[in-house]
Amino acid sequence: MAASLPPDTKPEVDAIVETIIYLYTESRRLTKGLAAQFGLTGPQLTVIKLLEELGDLSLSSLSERIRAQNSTVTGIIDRMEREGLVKRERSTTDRRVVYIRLSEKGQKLAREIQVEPMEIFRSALTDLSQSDLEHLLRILAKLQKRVVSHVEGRVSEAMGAPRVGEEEDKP
Amino acid sequence: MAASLPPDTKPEVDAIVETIIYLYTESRRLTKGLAAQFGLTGPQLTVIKLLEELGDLSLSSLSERIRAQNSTVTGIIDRMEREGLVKRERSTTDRRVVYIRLSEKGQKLAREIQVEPMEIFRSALTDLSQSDLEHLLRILAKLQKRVVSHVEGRVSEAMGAPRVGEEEDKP
DNA sequence: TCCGGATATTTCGTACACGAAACATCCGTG
DNA sequence: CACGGATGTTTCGTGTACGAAATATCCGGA
Repeated sequence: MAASLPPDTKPEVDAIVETIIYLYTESRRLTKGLAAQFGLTGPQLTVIKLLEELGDLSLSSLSERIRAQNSTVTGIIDRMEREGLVKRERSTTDRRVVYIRLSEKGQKLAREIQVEPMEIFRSALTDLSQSDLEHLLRILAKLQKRVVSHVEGRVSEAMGAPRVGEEEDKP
Repeated sequence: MAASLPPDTKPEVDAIVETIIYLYTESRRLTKGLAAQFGLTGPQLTVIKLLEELGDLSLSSLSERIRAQNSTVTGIIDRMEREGLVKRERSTTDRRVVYIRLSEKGQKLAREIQVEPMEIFRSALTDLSQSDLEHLLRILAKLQKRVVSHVEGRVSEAMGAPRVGEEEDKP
């Protein structure tokens, strides 16, 4: 069972967790609001800008990009297709894969919306000093590494296949 | 309309956004996995630990705590009540409010689960050096302040009530 | 006291979001 | 060629998540 972590948490830790949650949820909220001005939802805006930038994508690569399950993206594309924003095109070389392509309407909308998803987040970040940026990235990377190794530990444990030599991150 | 941000984004910015998204989604995923071991969902686990810590809460204060809309929490509580984890109790002093109370079963479960939500996140954070912690918090706070003022600007703009002296964030 | 605005909760409709199972297709090996 | 495992997509069931409207109750004046 997961070790019980005594609640002697440093105040900074709570504040940091709070802040990260705030930043993340606020970015999503803002993207959503922006999208709504064009009759879109948040994920739909993300998909449109992604397709505009990268061209046609298979459903799986789309799900990878937006970090969602295939089944989730199927639904998003269903609704976008219903609205005439995208079209599904079966690949001729591999008839399992489906390419998602912007329709005329979708392309027009994409050009109209001059904003990246997570834009506010990004623009706030670019205002930081270079040294702050680098410092922030360094610390976050350290944090991520810790979480990743924690996760991998859990996974292998759950699978009964303890892997060795997986790079421990000792400070 | 939102200013069009040219895509000359610094590489650090992308990496930071990526990392924060990773940390947030991973924490949620882990909470969810942990909850599943006890037949709960992520939000349900959060609610149970919250009620254990704070005692009975009205539905609104519960929604504030977990940063969700009342209508969302209504659904969560509906399902938890169906499972016999919590009970609804109408307040006698103000008959509009409903208090949510852990049942016997809910209390037992809460004691059984020795982990805070977002625990992995927190434990990774507590491993950072104190100076890293402080630095991280300082930078994130700066970031949050920028986003907050941006949001407030948007809101007043949308409401046709342009407020002045609200700190414009021009680079 | 009576009423209109404020506050607390629920209902309703829509859109994610996920995992498991179904389904179709591909591909390597015998 | 056949077939069994791998891969890509969809279907299905459940659980958030939100905003707008409905409902119930409270409260401060006229």
